[in-house]
Amino acid sequence: MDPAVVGRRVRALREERGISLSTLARLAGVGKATLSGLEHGTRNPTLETLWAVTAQLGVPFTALLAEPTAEPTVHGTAVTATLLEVFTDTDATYELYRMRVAPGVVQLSPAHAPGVTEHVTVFAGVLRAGPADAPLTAPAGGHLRWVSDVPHSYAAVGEEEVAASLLLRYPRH
Amino acid sequence: MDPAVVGRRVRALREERGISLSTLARLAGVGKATLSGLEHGTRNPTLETLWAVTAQLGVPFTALLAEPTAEPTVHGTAVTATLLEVFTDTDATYELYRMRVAPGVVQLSPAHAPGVTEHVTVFAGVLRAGPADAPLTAPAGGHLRWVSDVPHSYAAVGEEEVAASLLLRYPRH
DNA sequence: CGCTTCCGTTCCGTAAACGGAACAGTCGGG
DNA sequence: CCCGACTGTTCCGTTTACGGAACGGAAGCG
Repeated sequence: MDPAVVGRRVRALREERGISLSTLARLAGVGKATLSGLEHGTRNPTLETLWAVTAQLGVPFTALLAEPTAEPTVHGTAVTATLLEVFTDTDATYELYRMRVAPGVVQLSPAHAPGVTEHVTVFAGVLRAGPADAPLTAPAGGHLRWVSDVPHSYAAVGEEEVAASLLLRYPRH
Repeated sequence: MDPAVVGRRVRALREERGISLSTLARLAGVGKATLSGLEHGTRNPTLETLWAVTAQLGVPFTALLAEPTAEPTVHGTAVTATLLEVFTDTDATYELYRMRVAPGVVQLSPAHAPGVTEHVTVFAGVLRAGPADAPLTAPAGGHLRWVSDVPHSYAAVGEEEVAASLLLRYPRH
């Protein structure tokens, strides 16, 4: 993650709107020096600065972050998972991932904290996953669910890469 | 956007993973004072700091920030759905939504094209949904699936708002 | 040509974010 | 008990991001 990438993004967004550095700085309530340095990537902006600028540009924070950065949490050799959303309610915290499982490799994951459950909906391919000693199998459209406080495994069945959504549920303790 | 919100999220994500402040600080290469202040919302972290921490937690920045308003969202009488992702493979096109269903109202949706299926994973609340003449029910953690080429309905059971993920599968014709 | 009014960059004193060290509190063993 | 290893917070000197002011350049106009 390069601050220069963020800077280029800000400058592009500003120029799309046809407003000058000076006016954006004034509207966002930051110094021109700050904005200049931000766009050049020569500063390391604070959350407050970034928020002031993005709010004025009318874009979500994510617009500043290059795609590759938003990219995968690599669990390991077979599985790549991208976090789509974190969701908290009174009982638990949920993390929704989009998951891909490459064929030909079995991946083992260590146990999570007690009470954590995983829910998988398979989009494409055939997935074998679950507790390492008793994995379950689901074809495209299928759904798997297990308690993940024991070591567990993921594997694609056959030659096709598996695409799925993975929901991790962390109970509030 | 409140820095305290970001702080609480970081702390929640860290505790979900069961690692201490000290070790996360060491792994992320930031000072313990920095991380402590960040989690308390008493500091105004720099991009560099945020990136070091989120990278170590394995989450994109998105996870730290309140819902950006730029995503396509569909509102109905009871259902609010946000499109998270669209992807296509050889057999079908998929749309993944995050869905909220307000209590007290039943929402009817017209039939989709033949062969379209819906897959719902419930995060919170109890959902009754499916073909209008034979809806299915699922509690938090449950999963529903139906062929949606007939009119279908969505409703929250009880007083609690339902949160769920909705996968629409459109077969290639 | 001056003069004005913008543009974006650079300079600079101040405020604050940074990491290291010192701190009190807690847990588990000998 | 005492000890060591750990937790998270606070203190503090150094580094640096901050905004205001000064700067050089480029137009537009008389």
